[in-house]
Amino acid sequence: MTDKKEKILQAALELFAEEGFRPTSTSKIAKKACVSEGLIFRHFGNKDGLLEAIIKEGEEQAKILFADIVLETEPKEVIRKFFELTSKFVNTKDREDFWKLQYKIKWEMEIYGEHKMEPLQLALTNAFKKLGYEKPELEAKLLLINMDGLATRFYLQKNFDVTELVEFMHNKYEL
Amino acid sequence: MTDKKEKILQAALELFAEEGFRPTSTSKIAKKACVSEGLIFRHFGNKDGLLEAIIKEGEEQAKILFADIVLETEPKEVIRKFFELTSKFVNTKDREDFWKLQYKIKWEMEIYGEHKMEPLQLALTNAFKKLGYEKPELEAKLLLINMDGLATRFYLQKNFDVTELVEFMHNKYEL
DNA sequence: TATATTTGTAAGTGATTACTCACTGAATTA
DNA sequence: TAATTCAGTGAGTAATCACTTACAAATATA
Repeated sequence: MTDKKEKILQAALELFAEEGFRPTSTSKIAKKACVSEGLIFRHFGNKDGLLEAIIKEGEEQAKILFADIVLETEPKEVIRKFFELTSKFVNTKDREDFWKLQYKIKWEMEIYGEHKMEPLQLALTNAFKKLGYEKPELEAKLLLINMDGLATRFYLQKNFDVTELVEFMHNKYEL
Repeated sequence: MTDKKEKILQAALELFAEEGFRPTSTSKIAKKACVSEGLIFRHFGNKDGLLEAIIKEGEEQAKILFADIVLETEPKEVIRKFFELTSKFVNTKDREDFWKLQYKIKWEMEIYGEHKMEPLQLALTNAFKKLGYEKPELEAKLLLINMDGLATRFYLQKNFDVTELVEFMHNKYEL
């Protein structure tokens, strides 16, 4: 991975997250990355290839984030860690851009990519089962849906307080 | 409102909801509506004007949908009607397109338009207060966030069963 | 009926789009 | 050292973008 290739990825991530995929032109990316426009196509073939590369890179990060939850065996800890993750959308500008991009892409391309969330959902289902909940699978689904809702607000509504609501949600489960 | 003007609005609504605002070209809209491209600009000034007109028209519909909930005084009925509304996203192709467009636009333009939901949130807060909930405002916020999450799934995930989850959520409130 | 306004069109406009191509200069390999 | 690959550029390409303009037909008004 050369220096300029990395700069392209970084610039594209930021621009895609800000303005969306299709509205971001390759010339703008090149300008931001301080490279010639042609280099983008040399490295990634076409604009779609660039997007793919970004998503692939970010998925590695996601797997690492999820691993901590999925490998946890104590059910209450699984749920606690899930809420911890939810409020960690925010952590670094880089990660924030990536997750924002994920949702932007979802709405722009209309694909949900549910398989990515499957291990997380299974871990939650299992945790709720262990805790004796009546409908553990639906409980897990509901939590993931909550996360989608929180993300919607966090990224789109100014001055939205995530922590307040995550805490409130967390307290609803007597742990 | 002439016949052709209405056809433009209808075609634009469908295309914007399908492909998003910026990616939908005015020429494509004209083709779908079977009018000349120039007519779009005659009636709506520019592309933004067309979007505004669509949103304005849809907001009238939304107000009517919300009114039934906001005017309800029985707290349990308020919550029941809210869940009823949530599962009614789906009703007609027209309405579905409009709500889908709302979310698409939100993500594309990055504005949440929270004021539109304010009367709904107030009605829910009031209902939870009457029912003796400890934190009625947060309860109301959570419900609205749930709705955002449900919408995300409903519009983006194939074969997603809304009713199942709405029912499950509804049952969590002992009404 | 004569005039003015509205509704509509076809053929443009310059700017921007994703992408290509011919070409360097540097590094790697034989 | 000679040949080949790799990273990078800058000036192109046709197509498409939102939008304009000049003009005709229909409609409303006097």
